Amino acid sequence: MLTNQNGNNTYSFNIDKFYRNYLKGPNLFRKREALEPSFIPDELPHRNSEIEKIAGITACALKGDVPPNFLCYGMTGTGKTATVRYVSQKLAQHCTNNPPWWIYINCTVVSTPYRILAHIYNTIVGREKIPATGLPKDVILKKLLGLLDQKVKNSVCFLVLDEIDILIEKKGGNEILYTLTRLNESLDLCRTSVIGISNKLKFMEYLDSRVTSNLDEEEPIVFHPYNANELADILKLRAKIAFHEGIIEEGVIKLCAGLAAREHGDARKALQLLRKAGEIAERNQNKKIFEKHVENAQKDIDKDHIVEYMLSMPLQAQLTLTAIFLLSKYTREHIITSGDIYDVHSELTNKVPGVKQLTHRRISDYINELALSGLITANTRSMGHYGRTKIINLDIESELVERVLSQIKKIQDYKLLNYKPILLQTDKVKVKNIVFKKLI
DNA sequence: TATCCACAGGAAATCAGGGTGT
DNA sequence: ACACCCTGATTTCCTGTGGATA
Repeated sequence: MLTNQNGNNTYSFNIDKFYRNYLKGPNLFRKREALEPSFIPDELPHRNSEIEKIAGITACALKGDVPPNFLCYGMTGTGKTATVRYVSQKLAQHCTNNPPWWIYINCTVVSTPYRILAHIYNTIVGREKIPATGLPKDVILKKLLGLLDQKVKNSVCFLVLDEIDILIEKKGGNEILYTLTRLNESLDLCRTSVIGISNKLKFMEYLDSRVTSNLDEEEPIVFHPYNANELADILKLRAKIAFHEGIIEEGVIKLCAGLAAREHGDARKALQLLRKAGEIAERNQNKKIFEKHVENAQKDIDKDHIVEYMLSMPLQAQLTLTAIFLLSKYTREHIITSGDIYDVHSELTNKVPGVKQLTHRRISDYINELALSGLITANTRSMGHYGRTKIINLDIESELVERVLSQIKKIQDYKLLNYKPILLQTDKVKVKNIVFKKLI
């Protein structure tokens, strides 16, 4: 949450009293983890056909055969990862000897060819044997092949690539997928199988044809979004584990399910809402969870996302946002173009020692990223003889932006929010030559 | 109707910072 | 010390473009 580091807030928070009250207050949770996305319950409602398909494809591992590579598609929160994990647990229970290895790779975190190979290696060894950088890729691949034959002897190693679509957006993505799907050709005593999990249905179109044929050995498994009723079933099941009995008021589950169903049936979102509602109720010393807690949870989650995102951006992106903020604050009556943002950003970087001025090209990318995250909108518009540019609007409350930006060390230290862009010369179509002037 | 602005955005190159083995 | 590797951020170079204006 937001803290005021300037020391000019009007009241002081009594943390000791808060903790004492918190401990004295009601305890609603029995097992909070049950609402985490990583929790795998004993049953997965409304995923029977998917479980059946995956179980069918992977079953041959029980008899020592090589399962084919396959893909799982579906939007976020449709239970792809959970279903794969669920099946893997069940499969392990039925293995008498040589249980298969399951290596999960989240491609948003482990996103380069080198790191994927290193991650697989390190997971099998159980410690950080391969450094984060430094070795040639082919050396690691050789080491990995040796390790697989030695450690996964006479068994199968499933490589689960979560968010596999991230990979191919990057260079080298196709190559590593090709390598991973053909590991078996270089292995003697062990077999591997790749399971790709993707949020994007169109992902296959961007794949190299060599990779497509390797990954397409089975019909892809499509996970449809949950509807509100299905989400409610999931929530009921989890709530039973997560909370003590009788503390959820009528309508709470339905509300969570309804809100999440609106967001393409995202179960993760539904669980998050319920957990947050529980936390809010607990913090307010309530003995039950009411609908109002869910409504507050919804607001909190939205805001938390935005704040967290802004604080985690690289400094240059934060400065770009600062430029947009200042422009929208002080030049309300004029449109903001990417050129303006570039000018103001350059001025800002001049004020901060050790921060480089960037090129138009780079700023253009930052603008796109900010637009993608929903903080701003950017629409390309042609203005005839005045060129083609993007018209940028701040899309969230400017007070919130200001509050968050003011917490960022460099912006605070160099008082960047106290600067004001002024117009040197006004054109009838757009504002040109915005120049910075210090405020008193 | 041709022109031309102010960029958009793709591709490849470069740089710095992390590392390696010899 | 040296040659070399990998990555992520950024620059350089480039071609493309919608539509008001001359």
